[in-house]
Amino acid sequence: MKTRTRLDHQTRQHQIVEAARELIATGGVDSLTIRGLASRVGVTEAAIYRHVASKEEVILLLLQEVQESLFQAISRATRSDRHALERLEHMLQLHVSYVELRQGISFVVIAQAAQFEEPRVRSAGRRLVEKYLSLVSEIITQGIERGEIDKTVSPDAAAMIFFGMIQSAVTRWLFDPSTHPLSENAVAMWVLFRTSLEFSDEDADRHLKEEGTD
Amino acid sequence: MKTRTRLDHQTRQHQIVEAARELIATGGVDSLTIRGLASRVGVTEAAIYRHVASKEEVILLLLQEVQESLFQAISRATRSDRHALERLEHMLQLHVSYVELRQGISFVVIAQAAQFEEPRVRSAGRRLVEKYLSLVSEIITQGIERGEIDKTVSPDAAAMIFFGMIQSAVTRWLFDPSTHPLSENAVAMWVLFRTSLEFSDEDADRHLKEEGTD
DNA sequence: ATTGTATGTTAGTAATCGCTCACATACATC
DNA sequence: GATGTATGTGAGCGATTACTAACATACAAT
Repeated sequence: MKTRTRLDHQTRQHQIVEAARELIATGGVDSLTIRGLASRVGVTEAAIYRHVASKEEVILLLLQEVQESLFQAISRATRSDRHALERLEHMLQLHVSYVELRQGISFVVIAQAAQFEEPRVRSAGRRLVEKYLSLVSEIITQGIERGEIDKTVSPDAAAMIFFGMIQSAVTRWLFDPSTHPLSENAVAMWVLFRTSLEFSDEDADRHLKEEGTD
Repeated sequence: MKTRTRLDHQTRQHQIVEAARELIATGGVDSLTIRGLASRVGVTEAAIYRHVASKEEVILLLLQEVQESLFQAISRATRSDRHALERLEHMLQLHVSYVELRQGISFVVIAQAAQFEEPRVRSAGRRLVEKYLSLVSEIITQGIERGEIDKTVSPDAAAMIFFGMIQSAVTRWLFDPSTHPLSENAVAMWVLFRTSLEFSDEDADRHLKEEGTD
């Protein structure tokens, strides 16, 4: 069956990308080599090239996989119709869980893509970051429209702070996971940051009353 | 003169570290090679090893140099006795200028050190991050003591958000410097973040009155 | 003048890198 | 059974890596 062989090809390719992820997670980007991939998949180096054109393609596929899996992981938080602040908090939790599960691969891959000269790798990394920022920014914009977030908040700036919170937490966590638990640090930052999104007290009172009359 | 030759040695070593910085700045960490260093300094590869024991030492020296120059750059903001929020804002500006001047080398080097397995490189990177966070945290703690910052703020969490703001801005800037100017994004984030450090309105009023009576 | 040290060179090492080629094998289709 | 395609192997390519040994030279101290 052609379909089966085609599927096998995709499976092998997925195995390779998975192996790439594991290699980077355990030994950093420098340990991503064709030899290492072959050894992990259980074939020879030449066989790797049956499913992948070059090492660059492996990196591009990995970036794509990271993007898909990350947005898959946080999608539960975004598509709810709850309060914007709850959605953001949920999103942060899901993102933190994702980072722990995947051992910070997203951070490492993005940092690496940023210093690549190859334009396709660069723009793949750029698109990943921009897409993430747009998602957060959109939630905040919606929150403002619904009167759940202070309207003086710049959605773009808030999204960048949100993204930066994760970068900051992951950086520390990568250096010393035991003393810098991801979720605890993330929660502590969120508790602080959300105060800059909320209404000041008088506005909040006014908003509560408005809600009550609706 | 022994002193002169010793000085020359240090000068050469400094040239090498400078060359390492430039290599990474233009081509990413992968373009940091002994060949590249030799070519940039204007000597042969073997001569590099007269002033440096290994490539690892180059990285360690670079980390050290980044730490020294960064703290040198932001020191003007820290040792002033102005309002804590002003000091933080000034520090952010100085840090941003530093990143622009050094082409984001600190971000790249830290991200790279985080995925090294070599313990000395790892801990050098870790110490750099922790020292920076302590500095910010201390300013905030002082600000709380002086009644300039809301006492419910967690200094550690605030420091991490501060650090994350820079990481976030630099990440975007590395991908596309023209469309994501560092200082503009940093200022936009700061305007938002500082609201979570400030007193709520009533407290601020109360504090102002207290200040007046002092 | 001699000696020692710092600093450079040329030439090379073994290891690893990404990648390719000629060839084998399994298997679906005809 | 013949054919074509997908997928594998072994061997090896040229390039690059970090690093070293043997040797040269400049120069300060004695």
